[in-house]
Amino acid sequence: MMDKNKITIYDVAKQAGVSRQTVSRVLNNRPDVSEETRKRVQEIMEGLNYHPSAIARSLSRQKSNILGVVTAGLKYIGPSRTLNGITGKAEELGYGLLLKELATFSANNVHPLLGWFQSHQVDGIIWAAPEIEDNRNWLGDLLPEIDIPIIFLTMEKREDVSIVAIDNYLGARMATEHLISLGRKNIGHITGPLDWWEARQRKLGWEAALTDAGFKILEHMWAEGNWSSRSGQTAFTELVEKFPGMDGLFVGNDQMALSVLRTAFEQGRKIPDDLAVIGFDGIPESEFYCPPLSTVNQNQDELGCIAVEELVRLVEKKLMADDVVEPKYITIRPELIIRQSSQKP
Amino acid sequence: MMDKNKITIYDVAKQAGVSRQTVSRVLNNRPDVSEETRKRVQEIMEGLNYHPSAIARSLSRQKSNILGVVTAGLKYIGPSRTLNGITGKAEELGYGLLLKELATFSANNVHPLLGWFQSHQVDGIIWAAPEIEDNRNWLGDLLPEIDIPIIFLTMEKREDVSIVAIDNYLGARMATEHLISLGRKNIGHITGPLDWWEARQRKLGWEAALTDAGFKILEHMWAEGNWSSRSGQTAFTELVEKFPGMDGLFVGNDQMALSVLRTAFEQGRKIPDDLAVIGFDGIPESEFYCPPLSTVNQNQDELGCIAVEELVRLVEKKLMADDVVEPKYITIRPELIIRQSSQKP
DNA sequence: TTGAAAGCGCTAACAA
DNA sequence: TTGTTAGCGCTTTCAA
Repeated sequence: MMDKNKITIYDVAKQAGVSRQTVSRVLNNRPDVSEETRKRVQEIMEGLNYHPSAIARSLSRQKSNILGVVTAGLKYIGPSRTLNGITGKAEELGYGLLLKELATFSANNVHPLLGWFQSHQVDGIIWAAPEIEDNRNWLGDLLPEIDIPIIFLTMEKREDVSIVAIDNYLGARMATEHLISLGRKNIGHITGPLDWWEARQRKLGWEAALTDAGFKILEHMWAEGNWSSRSGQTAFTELVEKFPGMDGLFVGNDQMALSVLRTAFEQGRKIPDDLAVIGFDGIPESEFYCPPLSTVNQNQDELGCIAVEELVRLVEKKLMADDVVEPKYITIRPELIIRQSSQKP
Repeated sequence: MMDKNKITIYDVAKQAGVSRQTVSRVLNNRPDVSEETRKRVQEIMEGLNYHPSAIARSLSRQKSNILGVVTAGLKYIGPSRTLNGITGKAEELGYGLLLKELATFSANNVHPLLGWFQSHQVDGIIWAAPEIEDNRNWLGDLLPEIDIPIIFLTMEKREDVSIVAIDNYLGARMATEHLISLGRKNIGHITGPLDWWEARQRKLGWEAALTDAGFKILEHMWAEGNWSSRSGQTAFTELVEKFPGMDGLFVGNDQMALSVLRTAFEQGRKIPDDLAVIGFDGIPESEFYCPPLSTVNQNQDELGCIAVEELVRLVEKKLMADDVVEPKYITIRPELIIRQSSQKP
């Protein structure tokens, strides 16, 4: 349309025969414009195909209405389900999203990333990358430098930041207690990679449930995987060898459980009769595994939603110069889904 | 740190005893600054913890270095794998990403979305949402209004826009020809939802391969699913009923194939002996299905990468006022992965 | 109800 | 090599 020379507020003003100010008022739905003027200006905006520059507005308002999002491992289904929740809620609340995906899970380039967000004047930051090894170490150093509200997803509780987390520990307990309730006495565990906080939490939950039920935890009762189906196969093979009496198994995620089911089948182990299996995550396909997999569903969509809600609350509090922001630790309860792989005999 | 009053280029200039211009030069690594001055200015920037405002820069340069990304269905693995490719390449080329996810697959709110991107002065737009029904209808009307380079992913070829697409038709042909090469004579197909362009392409590929091999396509040889494992189950049940002689099956995606394998197993059908099965997508888990699933791998990561590369090329061409932009249709060749579900007897 | 002036933080163009 | 001037497009005073 027209020339490519951008239509600005000035062009609208000129054509409407009013000041830029008035146009600005119309733009922002201010009450102090006569209906007549407002109409005229609006029509001219339409006619000119005018699009106010969000950039200029951000600059002068010192508020961008953009949130920064840090993810990692988008190619896996978990992070993207969370992102899905984030996009939905952000849209609903009128915020745009500036997305950065970490190339690796480690924390080597956090500083420039935060700097970049700062440059772009994001109003808040959602840190949706998983906590692994020491990749939260930067918090102590860098956090004080950042004057932007941040919310973290699914990490260890700490007092200085707000966090929304799925209760992995509880989920693992629920899974294990379920196996116990089935009368299983030898319950093993295939963990995720133990440098992941989530994997450790799940392991702790498994241990706690067993301990509370009077069982002992021994080294031969678990093996470590890395979330992938392939690693699940390896870990399961290792486990059946060192824990032959195993009659129940809590697997750290559904992908690994998939190959547990297959390997068990190949070995002639009946599920659930010989071995009751439960996974973690609740991916849709798990219902169609062979046999259908019991699992602990984590609502990652909701996780993203809540994170945005809470972050926006922080952002708006900050606008009010309301500086007393108590960091919160919000927890989401996972949900047990019982299917055939852990059915009562 | 310090007061929250933002440190600006002005503060740096004052403290360094130079003009803002000089600071700006240092910022942009211009050659025309003495090494001495540059050093001093840089140190002061460090000391002040100065972060240049990307917003102000965008405003004055009239270039944001941000690309807009439109996705849909992020909770499914395909779109997020593509997004993963996009983030990686954008990072590499120095572009940020403003992300919008469509709440529905339909095209009802394209106009405001484009307006929003325009407001934010994105340098280019990647349309990564699938083509469904008539949700590309807006192109004719709205495209001329947009002065921003756009690239579309995986949609029907057209002359007026640049497109990067996985060759679904070819992939389906390859899959079907593979089944034919196994000596199968009765090859069925479970389609995706046929309002999706991709699903239609796969069906066309299946038809073409059969026709070329001298087979007739009949209505009872295929059934429609909706990508979900559940729908795969339903479609398969329907199909075995109306096409009892079926000895080969091309399934529109791996999730649906999962439940085909299971249902076949429950019905006592041997795979691949009684029925050779091949899926589409190449999701990692398919290797661990029971039996391991042959599939057509589509490299969605690469799709995202190429889209960004091509878009950036368009963006830079436009900067050069090089207006002769021939829209391209770039095609990515999928890759056949043969596993046990379609092994030679 | 409207307008004028100043400024948000930076860069481009020109001068020195 | 450095500085000056004039914007980029909008909003926030304050005044009319």
